[in-house]
Amino acid sequence: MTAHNGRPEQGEAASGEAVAGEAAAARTAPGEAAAEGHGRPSSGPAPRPVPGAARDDTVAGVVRQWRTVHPDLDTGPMEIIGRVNRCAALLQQAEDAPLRRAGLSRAEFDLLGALRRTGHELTPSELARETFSSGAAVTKRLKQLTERGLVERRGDTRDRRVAHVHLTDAGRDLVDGILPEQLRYERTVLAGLDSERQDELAGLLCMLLGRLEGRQGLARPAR
Amino acid sequence: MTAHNGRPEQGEAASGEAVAGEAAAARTAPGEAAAEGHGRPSSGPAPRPVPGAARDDTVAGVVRQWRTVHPDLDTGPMEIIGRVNRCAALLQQAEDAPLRRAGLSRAEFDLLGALRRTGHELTPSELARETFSSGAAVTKRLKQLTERGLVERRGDTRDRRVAHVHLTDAGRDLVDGILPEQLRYERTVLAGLDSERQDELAGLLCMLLGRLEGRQGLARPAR
DNA sequence: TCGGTGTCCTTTACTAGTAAAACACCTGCT
DNA sequence: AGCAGGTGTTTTACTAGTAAAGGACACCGA
Repeated sequence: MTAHNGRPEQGEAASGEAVAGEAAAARTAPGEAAAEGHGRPSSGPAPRPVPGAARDDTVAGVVRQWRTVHPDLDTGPMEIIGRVNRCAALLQQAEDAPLRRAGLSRAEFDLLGALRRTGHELTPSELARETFSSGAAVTKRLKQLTERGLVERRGDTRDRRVAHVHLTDAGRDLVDGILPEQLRYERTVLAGLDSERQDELAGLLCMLLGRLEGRQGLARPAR
Repeated sequence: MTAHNGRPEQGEAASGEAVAGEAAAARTAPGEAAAEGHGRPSSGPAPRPVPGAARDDTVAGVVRQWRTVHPDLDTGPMEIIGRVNRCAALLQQAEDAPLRRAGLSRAEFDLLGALRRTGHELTPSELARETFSSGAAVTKRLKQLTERGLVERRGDTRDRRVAHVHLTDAGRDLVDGILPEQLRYERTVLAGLDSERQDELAGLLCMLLGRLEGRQGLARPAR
């Protein structure tokens, strides 16, 4: 809402991620830059994503720092998890720009998108599931989106606890209008990787995500 | 802070991500599950991360839905960006568990971690940079961490606007105590991928992150 | 030396999310 | 029928972040 100019804006990243601790924070901020001196040269054009060589990113710097302090620890996981988190943070920050131009937050777009792609009405709890957010959050968003005329709700005739939400024509048009723009932008972002590598990356992420989503298996960490 | 029981808690993901719109939200929530019917079987054990084949994750389902509704759009970017976001959300949710056991939020740990890995004092603004958060957020966190005796501050003698923050012994011990546990947990999470694939993934993410961090280059989306 | 300008940090006002309690309603059991 | 218990949704109270304004201070140039 504030920085809808799309520019990363230097140090005010909305949500950091991070390698600071090395895990990853999708919502807050990590700390991973300042690896070398402390604080990048700032003027240097930053290593180019030379197709082929994996260049030096902020995560690499952070990992280096940790290795110096704790040479005995295997910092391997940071290289993946830190990067996933950092990528997510930057993507979010940058990606939201096209949405904001349309006056939507990502969360709102996700909700509308869920309705659009399923093609049918959804109840608030289904939306919460689809959208990976709490029911309370869905309630709030629905309120706003309804006021803006993008969705409508009707009560279930059988079970009066239940509501059914559907897109209005305006809502559908909005989603359909934004989506191609979003995809176009995303292609730009991914352009640093050739299409073969993109497939590779998608496949690997799919495996990782599969593991993460396999509810059990990760629930209880080290413990 | 609230759910320090570590259990992912089903549908109350802290920050969703997502493929709903397809971009990715590190802070809110997306919508990508419910691809097939709508809403996963819920009882089904969810596809196992069979080592080798890229299984079917929630993102794949969402992408399928979009392709059905908009067969003309190239949904390729979603396969990567959606997964990055979703992974970040799940990692965060799960990973925070070990931290919470220690009574820290990720943001707090990131801050402490930045101090620990750089090995020297940092000013609040340096911490903000390291941590990818706003100065105001750092101020708040420092206040809390100081009260808890994990960090201390001293004023700069030359420039009285500046403060220097350093870890107390307790702070350092806390970080050093948590870090190995975090890494151990992360290795568990990544165990689904053999080490060769992990290297591959780290390399690809590094390229992507490089592109994202190369400030210019992505600033102006499609536009 | 003194004012303008910029920097560092904090404060203020506000937003968007969560967890848990509260509601309203269904459903199955007795 | 009537109630116990469960489910779908909303409400409440609160948290943690942001942006922007504010205060203190340094530094430069006249």
